Amino acid sequence: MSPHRTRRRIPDATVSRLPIYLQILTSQLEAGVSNMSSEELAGLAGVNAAKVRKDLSYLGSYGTRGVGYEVQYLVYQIRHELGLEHDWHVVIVGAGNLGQALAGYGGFADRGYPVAGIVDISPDKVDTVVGGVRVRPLGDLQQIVSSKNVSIGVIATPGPAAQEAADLLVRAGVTSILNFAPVVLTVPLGVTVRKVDLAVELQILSYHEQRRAAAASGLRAVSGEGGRGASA
Amino acid sequence: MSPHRTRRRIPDATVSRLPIYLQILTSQLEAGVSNMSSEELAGLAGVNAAKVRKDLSYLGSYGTRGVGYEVQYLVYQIRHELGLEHDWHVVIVGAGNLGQALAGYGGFADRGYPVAGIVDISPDKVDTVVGGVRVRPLGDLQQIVSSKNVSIGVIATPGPAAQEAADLLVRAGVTSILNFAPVVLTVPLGVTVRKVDLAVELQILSYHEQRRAAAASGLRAVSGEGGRGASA
DNA sequence: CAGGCTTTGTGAAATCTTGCACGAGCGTCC
DNA sequence: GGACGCTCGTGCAAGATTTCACAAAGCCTG
Repeated sequence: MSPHRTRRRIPDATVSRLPIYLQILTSQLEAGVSNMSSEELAGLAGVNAAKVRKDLSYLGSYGTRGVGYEVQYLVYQIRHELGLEHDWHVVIVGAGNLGQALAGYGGFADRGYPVAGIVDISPDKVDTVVGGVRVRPLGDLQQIVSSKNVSIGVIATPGPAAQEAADLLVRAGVTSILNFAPVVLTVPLGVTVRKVDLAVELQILSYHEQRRAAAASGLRAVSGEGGRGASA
Repeated sequence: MSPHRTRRRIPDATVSRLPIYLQILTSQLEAGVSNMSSEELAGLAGVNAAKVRKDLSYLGSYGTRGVGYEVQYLVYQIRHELGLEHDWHVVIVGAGNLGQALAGYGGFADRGYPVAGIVDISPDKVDTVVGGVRVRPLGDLQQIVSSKNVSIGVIATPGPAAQEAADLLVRAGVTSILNFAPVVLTVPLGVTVRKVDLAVELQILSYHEQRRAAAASGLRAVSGEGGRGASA
């Protein structure tokens, strides 16, 4: 049995906040902060302090009453929980504008997600080099996944090609997919998909803008904010 | 008074799904489909049919019992509700790897968000051209925002510069921000911020991977999936 | 070592979201 | 024109998430 067996199931909402806490804690650690209260952490994360405490309590009781949390230890615990103790290689499908940016974007490798490979269907793209990685033909996908033990795939193809890309990734053995294409993917049970769609994000913003505009013209403004704005 | 006054307040969860429905409906429309039931739409969106109906009911009663929804009209209504009847110019702050990719990524303008300008603090970047747009100095921000009536700003700076970028955007009059930097922004009330953080997405995926691995080694697998996988 | 101050951890209430179940409306076919 | 079949719209219950509120616990001071 592994040392810390995954405890109770952590709620999805909490899982999606842990990376935020981790990022804040890490930067505070670098700034020399060794201890933080739930209140401080909450302030920086833009959430309620009780929520922070409850979230952290799912990891176990790692705080000290009257004092707060030891930043370093908390970082360790969150990293452990998120499975960040080792790197996760990712493979990118699609070497267009977006794929190239992702491969070239240092943020991937820096944060523990080195690019194991990038593949593209077009012969024009194959063998060009982006972000220090050579683009390889689609057929190499299986081999990349197997040899580097890749479990995360990133889809950066145009929409129409995305489902096919997903099928290939799944067949190659990938069990988590980050999808940038503006389509909803169908995958077998047991495969996790997360979708990032820039247009969706912008549309949500314009909804709020539109609403503000409507409110300004006659209707009294509803001051409570739907988005995630933190007050100054 | 505008023709269709914004009705009741639409729940956040629904707002975040409307763009998905819109995308599906649009593509179905192009494929020649003129009518859809909530069941069909739900299937393509990977959600429950009742949820689709409830979501759509916030827009008003635009379905026909026994028949379904007229795709074209629904597209119109959703676009209206999201404020997509006119383009929203966006301004990008930061012309690094990510900023360039965003500017070059056709997906912006295509979907109704033309890039009004891109600014960068570094003189090296200024006057280079990315995605058909010339990079301009930070000082031009105010003028870009005013002249094109921009209300959405995109932050594509490194983390440490993001808060400053946000302050500048707010001061220039922007009221919605899409933040790609891995930091939590502090903005005045009334400004909406959405954050897109690739590392966060990947970390959520690795949490699931890590959990799968833990489950595989001894514990019986919990087959219910935390992510957003749709069954095949 | 007792008292006071601080901050955690967590029940319980409040709120938001989802899913079910079913009445009501619409079109179609005798 | 009535019966039938389909699908919407929605009240309501179940579930998830957030927030409150407070007892338990640790540290510090005198």
